[in-house]
Amino acid sequence: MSRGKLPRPTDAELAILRVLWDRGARTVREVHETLQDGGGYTTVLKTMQIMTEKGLVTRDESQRAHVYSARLPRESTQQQLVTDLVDRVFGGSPARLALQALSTKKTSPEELAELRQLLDSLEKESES
Amino acid sequence: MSRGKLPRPTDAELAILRVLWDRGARTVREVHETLQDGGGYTTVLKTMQIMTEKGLVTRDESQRAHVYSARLPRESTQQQLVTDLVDRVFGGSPARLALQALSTKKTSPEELAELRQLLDSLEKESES
DNA sequence: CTGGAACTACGAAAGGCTTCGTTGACACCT
DNA sequence: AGGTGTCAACGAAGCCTTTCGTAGTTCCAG
Repeated sequence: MSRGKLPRPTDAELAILRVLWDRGARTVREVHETLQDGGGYTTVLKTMQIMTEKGLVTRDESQRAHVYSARLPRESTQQQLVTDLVDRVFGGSPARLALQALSTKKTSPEELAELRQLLDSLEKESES
Repeated sequence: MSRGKLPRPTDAELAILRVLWDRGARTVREVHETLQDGGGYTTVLKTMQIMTEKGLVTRDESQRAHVYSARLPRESTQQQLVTDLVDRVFGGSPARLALQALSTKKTSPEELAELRQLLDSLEKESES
């Protein structure tokens, strides 16, 4: 069951994954304390147990307080969710999603530059 | 209940909305026939009734076969979902999402040009 | 008028998510 | 040894989503 594709994380699961990504491996108590709105301790615990079953996280049980880690790096999950959204709502066109995303809020000059760079390399590719 | 923010559509609801956006106002039967994998007729009907309660769609009951329309245009819902994803997984940065989206699949030269144009106008704005 | 087709409405079942109370284990302190 | 605090495990409840069977209505053809 550790093989195969991981399910799309739910909202509560995503909140926990964010903590794990931001701070690295953590115990339930630490995650619970970081999440101000994550519900009670046992709620977080239960969710993390389910996430373990699903393979979304792994845990080290060698200590009394089990230490959990995200199984996939943040980028993989972002990729999964983006692909998902593109397929479900943007007719399979990542560019449409990108356009929609950018036309919303303001973006820093640094990010704009980064995007331009990516755009350049993509255009270069398509020329080849 | 028609006021206030609409809930994020579920996957099944999104499939139905796509039909309504693509083809315009439709009866349950028409939606059901368009969706090859949408389950039985009553499944689609039930879902659309729930969507009506939620305000995701409106219906015209003047005919025997009620005619349903998406309440919000496609773009609004795309916007909602993009904002949602940006907040939940991209730390509030639309540009990060855009980068992730573009680095995945290939994008047509036309779309690249469109993106470049948007980028230009965004940079012009930030200069002002 | 009667039967069947096309509909809507209703309700229930199954599964998933979220929440939490309770229990039991373990460790530490006194 | 007894008490306290920390922890995992379990189970159940409540809610939502998805699915579908059934019942009732309306319309039309014969």
